[in-house]
Amino acid sequence: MKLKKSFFTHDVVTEVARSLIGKKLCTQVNNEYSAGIIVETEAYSEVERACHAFNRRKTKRTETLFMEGGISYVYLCYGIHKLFNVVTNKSGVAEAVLVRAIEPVEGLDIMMERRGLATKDRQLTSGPGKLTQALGIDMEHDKQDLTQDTVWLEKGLIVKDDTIERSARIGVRYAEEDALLPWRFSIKNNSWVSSGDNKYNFK
DNA sequence: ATTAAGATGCGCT
DNA sequence: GCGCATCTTAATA
Repeated sequence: MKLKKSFFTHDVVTEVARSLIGKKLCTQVNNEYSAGIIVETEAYSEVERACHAFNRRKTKRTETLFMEGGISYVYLCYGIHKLFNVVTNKSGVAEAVLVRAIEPVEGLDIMMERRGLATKDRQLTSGPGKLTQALGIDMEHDKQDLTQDTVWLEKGLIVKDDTIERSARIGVRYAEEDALLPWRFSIKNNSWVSSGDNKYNFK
């Protein structure tokens, strides 16, 4: 059962990031279905420096973030990787949740094919650039309505608070003091969570 | 017009 | 653990 619009328009982005843990992210691309359980997310908001739309900065790229919650924000990172975000809050407020890792549950074969891998280990989806490749998410999926049937979210599993870990976000050292915000959510001891390589976090 | 840097991943050591 | 690929975006001139 797909998540409704009201799930996404909630006005506290960290709460949506928490709620997305355990939800199922599904795609139907080129007639191939694949899906995974979200195990790691990060919240981003116009009020802090790690966000592309910090200080309400409006550009061609960030216009997606200012739209009403319930659509995707896909952008190219380091010229190579496509990162998938869920836009939240009402129109005019730039906030989103980055999906950093999933645990594959359906369409494992097509995921392996898209990733060019011969194994079903954590290499498949344990990182923000990996899961988009595995699910077939591309730039053309920017601004997509997540309540429709190309990229969408489903109910998934209940994940208790005491099994969720909060930590600083990955790769945002340029954000100065905002790099310290505990806006990263992940399932404790889940092997599909990204490596947690914090080398660029505090410096 | 030019340029610096980035919400990463991979391969090599 | 380290270096690099790769290219768009946005700031500066």
